[in-house]
Amino acid sequence: MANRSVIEILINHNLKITPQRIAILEVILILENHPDADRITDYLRLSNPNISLSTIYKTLVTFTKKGIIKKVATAKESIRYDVIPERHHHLYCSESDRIEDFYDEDLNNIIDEYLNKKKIPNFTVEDIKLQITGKFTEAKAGKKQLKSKP
Amino acid sequence: MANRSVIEILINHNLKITPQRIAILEVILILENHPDADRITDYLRLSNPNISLSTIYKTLVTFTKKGIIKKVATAKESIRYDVIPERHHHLYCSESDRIEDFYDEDLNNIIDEYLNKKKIPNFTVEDIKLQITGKFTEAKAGKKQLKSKP
DNA sequence: ATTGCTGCAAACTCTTTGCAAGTTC
DNA sequence: GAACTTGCAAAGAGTTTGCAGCAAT
Repeated sequence: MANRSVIEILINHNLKITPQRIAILEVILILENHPDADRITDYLRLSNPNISLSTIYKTLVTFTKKGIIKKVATAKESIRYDVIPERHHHLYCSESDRIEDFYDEDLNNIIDEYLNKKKIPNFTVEDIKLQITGKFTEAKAGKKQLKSKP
Repeated sequence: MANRSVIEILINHNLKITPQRIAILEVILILENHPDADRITDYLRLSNPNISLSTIYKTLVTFTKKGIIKKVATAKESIRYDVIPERHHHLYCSESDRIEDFYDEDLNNIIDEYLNKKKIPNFTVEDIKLQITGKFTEAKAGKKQLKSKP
């Protein structure tokens, strides 16, 4: 996972290629454990001592707006960032016995983040599936999918 | 869940009873959605306009140290607090077909927190179960069950 | 050449701390 | 009365912004 073409990513998101952006994105890809701005800065400055803190913050904002990275939750520390994954799991409805795919990258990130940080003793995690039980509140018999409101 | 005796909680944790602590703890119990210090302050000042911000922060620190409340994760906002719950769900092992109870209040908090904040469209959540698939790395044939409980 | 990026400094937000005055047991 | 708690003001950490100069297309 570590080295897809960083430049390609930048190009695909219509961002100008600058040494700072390349360096920052590389570091985020290398530091897989959801680094915060501080960790990114430290690592970055090993190879790139003159980069500015505000450039790093601005770049993180830019990457976030472009959808390259995403803020993820953290209990005690500062806001962290991670490369956006492409994954999904399932949503289960008990009333109608219906199962729907449930895409929620934020939730994935939060759970991953958590389980990366706090390992389960004597257990190697291979996959994680969240089963959310509840009731659909939309029209259920028809084909039509109305946006029903809260 | 809203009004167990706040004073009793304070006494049980060897804290002196002050109007500020009572008010703060009541507000945390009322605001179930993991309020942050800011939200606590706003709500608090409706009834208690003169309470100091630093008192609120100090009190939150005190409550956290005493185990009355706990910091929970948040994606974009500041640190939030919640009353510590007593709940669990299940851990599933696919290799041995073994299922174990999996206690993890932090994880509960994180998922609750998330789903409280971002509702699922047209769906009312009733229960949430996390199924973690993987392999046990402990001795596998034995009867022994390690408790991964705090 | 144009548009966008970097970096400095300063501002802002959230949280923590020192200390004097006040409160609880 | 002793010990703890409150609240002010000020400091700290993390993040954001304005702007002038610079770099990428």
